[in-house]
Amino acid sequence: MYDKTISSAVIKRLPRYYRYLGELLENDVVRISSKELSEKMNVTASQIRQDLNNFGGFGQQGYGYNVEYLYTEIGKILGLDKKYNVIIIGAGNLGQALANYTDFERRGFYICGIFDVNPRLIGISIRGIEIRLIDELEEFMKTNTVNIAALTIPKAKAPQVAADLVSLGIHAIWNFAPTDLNLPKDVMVENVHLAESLMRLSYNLKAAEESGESI
Amino acid sequence: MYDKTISSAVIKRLPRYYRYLGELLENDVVRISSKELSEKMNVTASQIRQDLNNFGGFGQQGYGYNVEYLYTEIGKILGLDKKYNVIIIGAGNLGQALANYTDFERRGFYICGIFDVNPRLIGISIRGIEIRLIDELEEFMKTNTVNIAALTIPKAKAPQVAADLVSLGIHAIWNFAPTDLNLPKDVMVENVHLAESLMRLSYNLKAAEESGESI
DNA sequence: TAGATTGTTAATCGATTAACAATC
DNA sequence: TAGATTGTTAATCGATTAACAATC
Repeated sequence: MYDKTISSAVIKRLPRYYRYLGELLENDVVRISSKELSEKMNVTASQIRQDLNNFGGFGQQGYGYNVEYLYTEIGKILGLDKKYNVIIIGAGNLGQALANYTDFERRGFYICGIFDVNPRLIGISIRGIEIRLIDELEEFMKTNTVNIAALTIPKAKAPQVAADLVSLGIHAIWNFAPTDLNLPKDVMVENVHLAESLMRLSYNLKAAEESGESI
Repeated sequence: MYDKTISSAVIKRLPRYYRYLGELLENDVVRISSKELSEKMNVTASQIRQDLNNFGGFGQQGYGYNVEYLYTEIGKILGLDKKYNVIIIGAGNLGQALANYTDFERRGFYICGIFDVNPRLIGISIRGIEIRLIDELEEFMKTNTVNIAALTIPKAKAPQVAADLVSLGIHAIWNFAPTDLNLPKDVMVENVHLAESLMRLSYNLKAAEESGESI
């Protein structure tokens, strides 16, 4: 099947469409036009139509979009019609917080393993999932299907652990370590760099204060 | 002082420059050219020079950039030469994980308060910071300087709590709740939408699998 | 000085917005 | 049918890359 590559600008917006449509669905809204949605979301109607038409024609002239249908279709585009087994590497505060976050399951992401180097954490269970020693990872990967690995370990260890995961067959890494991972191009990496996010906030806070002063 | 507005594309890249320069500094690298840096970071040298020149000329022809100087200057641009007092609203797993994350202090972000609605959490201390009942927030805000509020509460409560924070004088919100906050434009909001990040990963995983099949 | 590399202008590329014919 | 709204092409805008004169 031929897929023209979709720009990452479009991909970044898809989950937000999905969220708004989910809320409309909860509120029993049956149909919505690109114009109405654009007003709710603070984007242009043109952009919504352009974005959607990268994937097909989901609307109907004169009517708009059926909310439930569009929600389902965007879900499929995002791969949310599948189940994913997720392991968490690093059972520190953040790793445990992710493991405790039940909302991911609603979207099809199931935590099936948590690993750490610290022997003291071994045996502790989070929502029924026992923390295992990292040494058991290889054996675990052989006997379980794992689709995604969340990396919540210190920066210094991240590149090596990521490379190990790839050699064990992982193709998707959700990286919380504050470093870039250079992996083969068939391995997808999604970064969550909290420190960088906080720096953008402080930049904007500072910039807003300065522009406020000058006027 | 007149500041032309810097595009958000540039702002997004600044923390990454800062990170790479910090690493160079740790490795005692004294100078670097835009070309060398571009190779390390996988961006064009042109983009680096364009980005930096939004803020001033930090380099020297024929020499390149002094690593320590550029690191410091980007830090200033990002507002990292200041100290920020941060409160965390929501002492669940994620809120506690943020409170435990000591690395933020290194950049000047100090957690000074943690609040929750759950009375059972009251009195628990995280790194010496006691969790307080949300009812105490107003009084706390009157007697303390707070620059940033991290919002780690459920989606349903986020808009109201955010509005309350703004009325108490907060101008910067680090929003982890999976919802958009519509606040006055002098209030800066930086979103961290983990579920959306995970959806982008599953999109890319799926897209990579499909393109792999077709070839 | 000669070589290197910046700062900056110009060219290109891609993404967003506008417009409108198609059509439900 | 008439009105509404899509899907899609064309126009605009902004961001990225290339080129090069300035200069250390």
